[in-house]
Amino acid sequence: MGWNISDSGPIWMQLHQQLMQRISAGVYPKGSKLPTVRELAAEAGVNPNTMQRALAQLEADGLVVTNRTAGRTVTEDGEVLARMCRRLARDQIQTYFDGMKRLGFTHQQAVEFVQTWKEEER
Amino acid sequence: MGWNISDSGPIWMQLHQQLMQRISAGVYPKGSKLPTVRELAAEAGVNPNTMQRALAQLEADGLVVTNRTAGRTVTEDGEVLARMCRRLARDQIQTYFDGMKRLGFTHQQAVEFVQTWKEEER
DNA sequence: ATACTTGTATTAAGTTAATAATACAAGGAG
DNA sequence: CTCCTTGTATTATTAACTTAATACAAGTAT
Repeated sequence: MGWNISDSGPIWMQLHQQLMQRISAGVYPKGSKLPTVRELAAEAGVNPNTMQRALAQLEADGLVVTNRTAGRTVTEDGEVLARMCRRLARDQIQTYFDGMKRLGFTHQQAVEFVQTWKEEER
Repeated sequence: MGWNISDSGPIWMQLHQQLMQRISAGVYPKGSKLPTVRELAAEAGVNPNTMQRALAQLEADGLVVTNRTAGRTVTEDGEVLARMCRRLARDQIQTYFDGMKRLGFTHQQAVEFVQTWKEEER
């Protein structure tokens, strides 16, 4: 899964979000070393400053730790990781229900749509 | 349901999206008259120019028709309305599944989360 | 010790979006 | 006809974000 940058909002926030998703999905496992700022920036096609900002936020969240010259690693704190993971999932679900409600659908209808959804249907 | 403006992306796009949601939800029914640009702008707390841009897009979509001096009305074309409504719902569902997949969940898990979700759980 | 890697900070410039303040166009109401 | 409402267009200014180009700080390896 590559980087997905759109013009919807500050790029550093999108990067921050996608970094969390990668950690949640196990792309960067607990305790593992992250690529360097410059590598990540090149990979995502953004300025190092922008990636840095995203990483600084990740650190503020307590999700990664910075070892001055040895790069960054994902936290060893499983509880913090689990909490983030739950929060992201909860946000997805809540966003879905809110969105459907805005379109005039009931909670029940929203559930049914998901149940009957065929993958790869476009 | 009030206006929900965030710093995530161009405001006029957010307004455009939310206007579609309102039409879908029946806040502005088929053939009904919309508030004036200036009213909508005041209501949403944005500049009239910004609201105008959102409405111009709505018209380009064929969802509203403009009567030069008599304001704007929602289209009478039920087919166009239904198509938009379906598209918005499809986008919601697709976005949900994509998001959960990014977090490392399977399709099946995503379905189960929705089924067991309790409303008002925060 | 010296060079290299890595994170961090700074400053300037360029781009885009939003706002503000008007002005114009066109139809309806009195 | 004249005024009012409504949509539309223009121009300038402001603010935010991103990029660019460096420079610095602090460990590690040779």
